[in-house]
Amino acid sequence: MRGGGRCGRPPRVRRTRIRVIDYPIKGQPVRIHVVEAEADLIGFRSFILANQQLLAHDSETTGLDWWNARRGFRARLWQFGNDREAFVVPVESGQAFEDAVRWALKTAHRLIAHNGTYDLHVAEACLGIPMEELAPKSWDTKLLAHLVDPRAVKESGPGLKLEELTKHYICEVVAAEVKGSMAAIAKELAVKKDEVWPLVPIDHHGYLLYAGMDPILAFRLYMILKSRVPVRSWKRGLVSWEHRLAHITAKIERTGYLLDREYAEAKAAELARQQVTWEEAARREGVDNVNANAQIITALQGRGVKLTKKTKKGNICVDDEVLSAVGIPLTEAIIQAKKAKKWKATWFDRALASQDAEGRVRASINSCQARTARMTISGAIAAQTLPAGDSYVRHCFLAEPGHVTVSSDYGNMELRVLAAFSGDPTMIDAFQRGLDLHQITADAAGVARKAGKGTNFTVCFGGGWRAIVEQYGVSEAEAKKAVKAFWETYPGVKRFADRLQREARRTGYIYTGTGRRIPVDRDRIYAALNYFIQSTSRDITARALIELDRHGYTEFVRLPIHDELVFSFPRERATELSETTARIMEMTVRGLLIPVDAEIGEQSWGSVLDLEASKH
DNA sequence: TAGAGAGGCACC
DNA sequence: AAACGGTGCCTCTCTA
Repeated sequence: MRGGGRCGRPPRVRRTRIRVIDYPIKGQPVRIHVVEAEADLIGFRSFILANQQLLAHDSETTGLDWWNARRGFRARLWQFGNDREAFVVPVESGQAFEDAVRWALKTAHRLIAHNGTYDLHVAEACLGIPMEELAPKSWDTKLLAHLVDPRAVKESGPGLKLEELTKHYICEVVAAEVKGSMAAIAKELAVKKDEVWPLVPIDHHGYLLYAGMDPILAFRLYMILKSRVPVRSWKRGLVSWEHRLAHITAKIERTGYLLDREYAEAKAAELARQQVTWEEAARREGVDNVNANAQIITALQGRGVKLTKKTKKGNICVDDEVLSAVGIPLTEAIIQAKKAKKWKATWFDRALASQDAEGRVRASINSCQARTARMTISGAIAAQTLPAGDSYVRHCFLAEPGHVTVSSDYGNMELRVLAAFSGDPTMIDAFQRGLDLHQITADAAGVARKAGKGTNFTVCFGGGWRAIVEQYGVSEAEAKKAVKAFWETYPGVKRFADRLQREARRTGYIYTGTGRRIPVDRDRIYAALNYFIQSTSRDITARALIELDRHGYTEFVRLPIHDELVFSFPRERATELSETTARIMEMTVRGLLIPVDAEIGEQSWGSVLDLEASKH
């Protein structure tokens, strides 16, 4: 017993020095200060004050489900740093640490974080700091990285994750070691990597190193990336625009979407029954596992079925098309069993598993993800891939009691963007007079409307006659005629596509109207036109979100899905609000309107489709 | 046992 | 001259 502390007070541990972890980046040492006792906060506060102009930060949490703050989710560490020094604060260890972090976040004039919207969710859920307070002063290195180069690692780009960017822009060794440190801890604790976050001891060296390096790396990335963001992106205001958008989609995430649990459970059970029935049928026909292609191939070849279609890698293909064509009880059983299993797992089980205490589920909205900056929506609601044809899945999602779902989508967005930016008079005229563009293309080629429609879309995708044959089931001759006619009928589009390809070939990039630079691969120059169309369309939807936010309508937005926004409006104001918001969403591009049509449904998202279907 | 690759399928 | 663009998720299989 030291200090004679037997007088009702805990023994005083006198610390003269804060714990530090030194680590080299390319031979240059950086220092991580580990706050363990309240006395260590003195040094922390001095550091924050000395660096308040610009501070990088990050949080370590028990998981990724920030919406479950009342169900066990919590922040464990919060880290702040500059390019060579960081402080790690154990927020889970007591009020004093939490208060210090709250003060630091409020005191900083500028905050840098990688994928910072996540930390804003955590700051709000765990520290009670409204997202709106921190968002305006936050820089996100993920957004900057996207503006510099949006390509994923598998596309030979730098990637967008902190570890990938560290490897590409800072140091390969550091990236590997920092990433490896958490994997090593998982191994040490004998748990899966995803399970390590709530379990790792708060004073674990590897954990503290991992945590402390994050703000240092984010700070360095910020310094590197901001000078590499294209001048045009700065000039057009794209950088701050993307940050505003990210905060709006974070607000949409925060709102979440009400899940009809009863319905979802009923459908999951229904699909489970179907799955069992069809799997049994497949088993009777000799296939134990309907997802094992090797088994399917053996079974079919054993029955003398010739399988000729090949996969991309040259293996035997047994996809839906092949199985349907075979058309025997076995293939029918496989198709149905696979479908029931996949639908149950992907849509219903996933949504049910992530419902929170208020009955809501949250999509994870990545506001700026694809090469073209298209958003991606993943997690509990894979909104972009919900079956479009029927309302089976969409009935899961409900407007609030007393509200109705409204779906507002842009009409012919991509083709109108093409018409407007190419300036092609025939195409613009067709849209302005409400003519049938698909029929115009078809008539010019002397082919069926289906071939004309297929050609219009496929050309936007950078495709040729083969793709039209594949996807629209028209003859080779018709497809070839239609493609030829397309370029002759819309010479403005031809000039526009050629100009983009020249730019791409010369510089490796194209620029869009918002000042975004998109890399185009040398061996896929033809993709330039599609990149322009897709990215510009994305920016029009993004602009709509920003304008709606400016007018105070974000609280009604449930999801953005490419060319569509889903709203929940109070029933008695639905007509008025859907009209107002549709007019805000609409945009006139170079004299051509991109129109918006609002469909008012009942309470569920699915009801919008049902009402629409009953009209026709 | 995790991760990666591949196949397949849901969409705009 | 022609060239199908962009995603996420589930499952199986092989490898380290």
